[in-house]
Amino acid sequence: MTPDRYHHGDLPNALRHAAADVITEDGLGRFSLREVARRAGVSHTAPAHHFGDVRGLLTSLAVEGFDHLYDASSAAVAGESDPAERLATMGEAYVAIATDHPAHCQVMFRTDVVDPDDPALREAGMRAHGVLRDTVRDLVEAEGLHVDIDVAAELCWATMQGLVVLEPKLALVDALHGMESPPTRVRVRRLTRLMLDGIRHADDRP
Amino acid sequence: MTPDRYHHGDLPNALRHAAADVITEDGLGRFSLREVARRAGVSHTAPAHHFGDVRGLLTSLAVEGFDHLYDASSAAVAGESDPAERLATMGEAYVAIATDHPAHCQVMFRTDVVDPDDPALREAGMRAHGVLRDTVRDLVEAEGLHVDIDVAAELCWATMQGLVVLEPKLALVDALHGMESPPTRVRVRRLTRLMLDGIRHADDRP
DNA sequence: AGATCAAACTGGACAATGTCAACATCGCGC
DNA sequence: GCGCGATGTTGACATTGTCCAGTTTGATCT
Repeated sequence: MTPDRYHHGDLPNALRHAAADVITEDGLGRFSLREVARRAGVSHTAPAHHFGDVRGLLTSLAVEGFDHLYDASSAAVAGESDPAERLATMGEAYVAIATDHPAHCQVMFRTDVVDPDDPALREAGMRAHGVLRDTVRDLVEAEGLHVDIDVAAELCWATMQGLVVLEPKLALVDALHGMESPPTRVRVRRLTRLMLDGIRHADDRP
Repeated sequence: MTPDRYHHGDLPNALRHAAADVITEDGLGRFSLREVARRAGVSHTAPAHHFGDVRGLLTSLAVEGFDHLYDASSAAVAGESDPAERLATMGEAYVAIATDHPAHCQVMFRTDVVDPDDPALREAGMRAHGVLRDTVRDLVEAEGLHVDIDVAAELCWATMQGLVVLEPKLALVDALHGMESPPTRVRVRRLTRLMLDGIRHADDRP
């Protein structure tokens, strides 16, 4: 890519990309702004001109992550017509995002390394959440259920997010129980099924 | 507590305590080993003699967190006889732990700042998980359900963990929708109800 | 076209951090 | 008593994030 010019051309993107690589390889704990700059081939102060400080860069990365999530969710929904199946595919997409873009996902839900008041971040998050909410609403209306849409969406989101966070622990538990861990896709399917059963039977309680 | 002696007496605990304070106040992103040592009133290299490096200290904190979780879960279970109610109370305890000991919880599930192979950490984690698994098993047996116990436990754990992680985002979503956020306890109850419905109706599928 | 000027980037400085090595002090067992 | 390991300290070093003053670049205006 157009080597050693003084002006990089698209440094912000290059920096985000490098940052994601660093986080993926070394973890957020060992994250270093200078290392990012080094990988992008610029001086150690160049990032400041685009993102202010390290928090700015990570916030920008989080925004990109929510955009990815929005795109993946939308695509998943578009590919299915049955509302329940839509929800399941969205769940798979959610977890796929987490494994395909681990760095973004680590940042997206870490309020301490990000500026939670950033307007772009808020907006990107809301857009992504909107897809989930709409899908849940479609399901509830199509099947005539009597659940609060927001509560049901909360369940879906929390479960998938929990699955993402707990994956390593779950694998460990399986290992120590002498069982081999199923692929993540299977976990998603199993949990989605249970969740759906819960959402569907929420109205007929004792 | 017994001021300025050369030997502190119980420095490991003091360091863990200070570390938890630092994380709670400044977040894991701004965590500093030297600041911890400063608060404990010892030199900046004292922690190394007990924990090796910063990762060792945080790992120790994670172990303590899982012990707290085990204690709280056990207490919650002991106070209830109905299996379903046990599960609900455990959920509340789980989230309460997260709000009462935020620093511990941040560390417990961050594989990058902790040594995941630490035997003490593994064992503490398994002990805590055992309480959940037992409770779910009791429920399944008492009500004669046909769910895989591990899958059901996975759902419970993932949902509660997701709730903990997403709390800030959920509050934000509520705010931007013009609704006021319910207390966390209410969230826990709502989700537990839905989960329970799912677990109970898992067998009768189309 | 040539001058101008803000945006993009560099390099050096500074305080703060994690870890290492060498040294000091306590207290327990012989 | 007295040694010796566990516990703490001081000093050093490379690395980090951010500030500041300068350089280079390319677009805009006349």
